[in-house]
Amino acid sequence: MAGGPGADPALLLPNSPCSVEVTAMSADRPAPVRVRIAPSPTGFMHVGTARTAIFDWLAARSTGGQFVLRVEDTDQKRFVEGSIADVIEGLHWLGINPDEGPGIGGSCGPYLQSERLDIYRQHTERLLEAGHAYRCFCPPRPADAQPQDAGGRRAGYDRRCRTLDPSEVAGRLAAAEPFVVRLKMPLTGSFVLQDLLRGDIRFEAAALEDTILIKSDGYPTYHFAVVVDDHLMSISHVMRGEEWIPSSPIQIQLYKALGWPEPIWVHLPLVLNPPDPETGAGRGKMSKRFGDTSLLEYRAKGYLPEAMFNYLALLGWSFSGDQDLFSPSEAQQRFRVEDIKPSAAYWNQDKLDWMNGIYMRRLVPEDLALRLRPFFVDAGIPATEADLRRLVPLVQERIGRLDEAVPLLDFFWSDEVSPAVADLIPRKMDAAGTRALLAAARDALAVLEPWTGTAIEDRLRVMAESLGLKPGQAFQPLRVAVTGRTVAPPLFETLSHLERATVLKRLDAATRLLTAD
RNA sequence: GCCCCCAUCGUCUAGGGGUCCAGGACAUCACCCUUUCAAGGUGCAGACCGGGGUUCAAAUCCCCGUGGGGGCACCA
Repeated sequence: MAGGPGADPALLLPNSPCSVEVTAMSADRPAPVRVRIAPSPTGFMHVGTARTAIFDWLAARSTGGQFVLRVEDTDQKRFVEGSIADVIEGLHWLGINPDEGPGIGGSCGPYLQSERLDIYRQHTERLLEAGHAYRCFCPPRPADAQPQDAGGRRAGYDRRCRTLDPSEVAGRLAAAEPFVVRLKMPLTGSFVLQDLLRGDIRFEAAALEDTILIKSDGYPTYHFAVVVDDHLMSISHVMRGEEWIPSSPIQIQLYKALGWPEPIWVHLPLVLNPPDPETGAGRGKMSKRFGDTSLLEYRAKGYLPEAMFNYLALLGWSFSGDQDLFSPSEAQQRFRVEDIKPSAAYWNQDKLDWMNGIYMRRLVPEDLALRLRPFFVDAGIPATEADLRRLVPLVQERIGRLDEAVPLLDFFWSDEVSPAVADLIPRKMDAAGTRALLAAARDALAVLEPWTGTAIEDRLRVMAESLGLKPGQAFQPLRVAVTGRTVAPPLFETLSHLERATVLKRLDAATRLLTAD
């Protein structure tokens, strides 16, 4: 952090939000929305997080607001190296770069919560002094050892330290006893969460616990850090998954205790695993068990960021009644936070695949070639950009993902192919007949000029007719002989992109295979 | 167990009291095209969870039920 002592305004004025420049786009547009995506660095970026980020970005961009990245790294034990980079890269891949964040800068930093410990400490002091929070010396209750009553119900913390005598607290503090700081929740009354998408949600205070604000290691819990930071960072809309609804009263109480205005709450619908195809039953939040959940895993599997953005944006929002395909800038034009649907959505892999295919077919061949190359390199195939540019037309409309081009084209770089004899011989034909066909094709192609797709087609069709063979019968053996596969790009163009010598060589090899039989 | 959220075709959704015997998209199925595989074209089928209200009128508003989901840690 640059600057001399006291240079950080957030430290000087820990109670005031940082000043951000906010300019409405125009009078008839909604006020600028300032949002943050707040992932915890405990693994790879989840597609659900990506979807939230897209909504954030759309909300900010459509109103002239800002999109902030803040890393919630308050659990030292769960920190996973590389996960922050994964998030930043994921956002970049989708084309939704944050305006502020770690490594990006901004006037409301630091953007790593682990670097904001002093700030949390100061606000903890305020709460303690005002009697809104208290120190608790009770031993921790691990998640797997929750006390339960006879009915199997969980018993919450009994608040025994809430009424500790000040002198006792001083004594135990002096004895260096470990402690946590807990929030004093009201014992009666109720809370109302005003959610932009769901209306008012009421909670009875009696059912709520005195949540921990500061852990015994001195780090804040999510509930505390999120409130402090959202306020100090001038976040206008807290957009997050609906799994946070039940714990919202804690944060509402915190806003009250700290004397701060609440942000606008927006609880987004969850992304769910696809339902069981047999029973139709739901299977919970999107998880690794039923498909990839890591955003960048989709990149690795050959999905296009354009498709991913489009698909994800459609999970809980719709562009219009009759249009599913749109660009990020088109989405910006129409996006309104309050149009997000509150109900959870099942992941629809088929639709993503379809959409990816659409976006791939829309690319200009040069662009597709560019994107294809890494997949060939990864497969150990020395395909050049020029190679791919030439071959792309053969595969562009028959692949759904970038990686699918590799098995469709790899024979172009093979010395020889190894077809299966059974694949070589078409239905209603025998080995002898197939040999005759291969020989006829060889003779025809050996002297053909020019070596072009249409010339090859014309010649081979004449050949097929003279042998009395249907196209399917005549061409499939040639395809298998030359490509080694039963599924391949269209035959004539494929042949024209191979050296004539290579074609003849492979026809000969196939003939030998049939003879040896 | 307690608390909370949600509810239109299998899925994503449009629709916000009459214009809806509910529109679009994916998937499915059929047909067309066709040298394999695709892509493309055409078409069929397919939904307002149930029950009560409110209203002249309800997919749209209210209540209950049911179903699905989420939460109940010194994790976020």
